[in-house]
Amino acid sequence: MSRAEPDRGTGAVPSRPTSRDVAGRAGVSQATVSLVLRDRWRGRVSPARAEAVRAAARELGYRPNLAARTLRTGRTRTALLVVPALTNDFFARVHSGATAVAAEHGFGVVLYASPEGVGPARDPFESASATLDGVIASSMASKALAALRDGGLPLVMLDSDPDDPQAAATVNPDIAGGMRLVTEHLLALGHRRFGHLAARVDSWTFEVRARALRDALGPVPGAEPVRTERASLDVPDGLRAARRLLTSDSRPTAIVCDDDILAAGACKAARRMGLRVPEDVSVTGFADLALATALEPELTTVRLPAEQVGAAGMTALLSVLGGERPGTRALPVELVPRGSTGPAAGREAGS
Amino acid sequence: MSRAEPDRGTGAVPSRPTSRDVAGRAGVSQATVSLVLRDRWRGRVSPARAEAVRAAARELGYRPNLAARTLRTGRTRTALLVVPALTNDFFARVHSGATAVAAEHGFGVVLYASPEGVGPARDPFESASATLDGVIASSMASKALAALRDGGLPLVMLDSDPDDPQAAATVNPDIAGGMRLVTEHLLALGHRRFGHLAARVDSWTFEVRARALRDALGPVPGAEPVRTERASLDVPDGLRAARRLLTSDSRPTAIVCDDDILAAGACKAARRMGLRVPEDVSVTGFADLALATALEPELTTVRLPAEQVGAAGMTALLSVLGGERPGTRALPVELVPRGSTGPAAGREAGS
DNA sequence: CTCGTGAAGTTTTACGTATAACGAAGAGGA
DNA sequence: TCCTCTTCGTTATACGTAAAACTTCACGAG
Repeated sequence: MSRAEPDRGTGAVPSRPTSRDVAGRAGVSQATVSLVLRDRWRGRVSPARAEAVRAAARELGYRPNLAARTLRTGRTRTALLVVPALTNDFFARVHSGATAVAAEHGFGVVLYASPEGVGPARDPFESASATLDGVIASSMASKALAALRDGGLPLVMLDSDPDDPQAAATVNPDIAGGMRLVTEHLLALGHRRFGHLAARVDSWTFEVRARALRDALGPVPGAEPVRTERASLDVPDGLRAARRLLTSDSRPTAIVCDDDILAAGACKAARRMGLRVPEDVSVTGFADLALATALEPELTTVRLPAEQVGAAGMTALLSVLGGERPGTRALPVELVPRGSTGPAAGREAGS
Repeated sequence: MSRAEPDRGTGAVPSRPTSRDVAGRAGVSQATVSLVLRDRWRGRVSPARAEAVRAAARELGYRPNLAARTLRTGRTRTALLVVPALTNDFFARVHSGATAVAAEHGFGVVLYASPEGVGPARDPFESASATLDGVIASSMASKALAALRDGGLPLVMLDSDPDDPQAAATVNPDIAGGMRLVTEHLLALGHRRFGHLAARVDSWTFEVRARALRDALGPVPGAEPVRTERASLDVPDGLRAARRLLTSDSRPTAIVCDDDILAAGACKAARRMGLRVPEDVSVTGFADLALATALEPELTTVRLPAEQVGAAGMTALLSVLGGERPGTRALPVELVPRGSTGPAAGREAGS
């Protein structure tokens, strides 16, 4: 009956249709298909033909070959998102926000989570294993930043110094404002002796936190100088640093932490030392991670709009790619008062 | 002096060198460059020439154009990793493991985190905005699974039914064994009245947990039937379900949870009801998330080798792409005894 | 001396798209 | 009538790589 047929049509593999297949079905040339499907047809193709092309594409289930498009245009429609670690769910949410915006514009996101161990294990660009149009990077991914700066790609920085000359744009949640809200909240509760559990991470965002805390406390009568301890961003180290704060001669009545993770360590330290939170010591976090409501008591913290940070970062990158200069975008934050803060214990004893 | 020079060489833009540029510098043809740089030159190019090509590539900083390669070969060297949500840091670690293995083989990973809200917001393939060679999917990403099955791509399932005919391979941590370890640990502490805080997620892995718990308890003399409550995988719902368990007439002395997140909810519920953990009730988790050591007391749990799961998944996918049939890969788990479990309180009262 | 064989290359082509360059046909003005 | 615009297309080409098909040469067997 039927011999081996090497020709197309009856062929074996139902391989993906190309723009030429669509052209054949619609009775036009491949060039016309390209024009119509990318919406560049106004004034160049009659509406009837355009509709016929779209119909043919729909019927065949045509999807443009991204590799061919990229080869032709030199644009990949792909952005690299660089974060310190995904295990911090703040960055998981940043990724989510960035991905959503990207998808709306036909962009993809590849993720580089900088290995926390020693040294930059891999080159961010190499490991992306994709050609890139631009980069969005958190200032906390310090390990990878150097490599990104001379990458020659448009760079959007998240939560970073707005005056960074390398960044084509910056997206910043209002960190200073958040720290001010926390401090005022604690001051209103009567606290005057503060400990600052700071992140030992070389990033602009943590410098801002420290400065904002000092500034908010400066003009307050009766406020004692802040005592600071540093810890890397994990619970055990936060616990150790908090213990140092709590065993000092004049124990603070409130510990302001640079991150919810450190606050979790502080709560643990307090409880292990037989101190109750918030009766004996108040603790505040920063970021409003999932962790904040898993603890008992729940953490009073500052909610950073993670998804919005990611979304705004991607939006900024897209406009940079479009030739604009979006500058700095500030995002509002919010105080979330919960169970880990209460009236100052030392109030009666203090004065 | 110098007029506008449109020709290449003196040209303005220092665009990326191509294999042709390398060929020119090494004094060979482009085809030879391709052969040498992909290590297909043995017996086709003399060692001296091969070395010259490599030197030229190095000097020019040549990097192959992935789009062109993909267009030519039809392979993208890109895999899609589908997970339910990255905010669960188990999957962040899976991603990390998968990415590491992928990078070793020049592969990239794009991530699809299924939106937790109602309905599958985006098509996984569409939103990947990349052509794919294969898919690795967690069985917990139920929303996205249907779309993946008829995608016609090689599929590796994580923590899923080994007999699934659609999956070209499966990678399974020893869930049943882990549940057995937990149960034996609690039995050794004298517990006989168990509550099971189960995940309300339609996934094979949770069926296995339930079955393993029943099986481990079945032959034990004096063990009462397990009482089960279900909750979606978040702390508040875990808290509610745990409260139902704890307010029942014959309160369990141990609550076995399907996940650390639920265990966090259980601890919170216990504390709010004035019960101490572990003195009044023991609680166990599953997975060993970062959360497990953030709580006080720390969670006794089963450590799932998240990075290994991701790495093995990628390894399996690579061998599927290489034409093999890797079948099912089992990974060992480990009991991590910590502070949330202790001797049964009802021991004296019970018998 | 001829022929086959293997090594060491080169030439050529195709992948699917975007876009510059090029018609053709009709309208309207001089 | 001829010439110039528009409108609506088509044709042809380039992007950078991989790989099949081809060339050239040297060497050894018959």
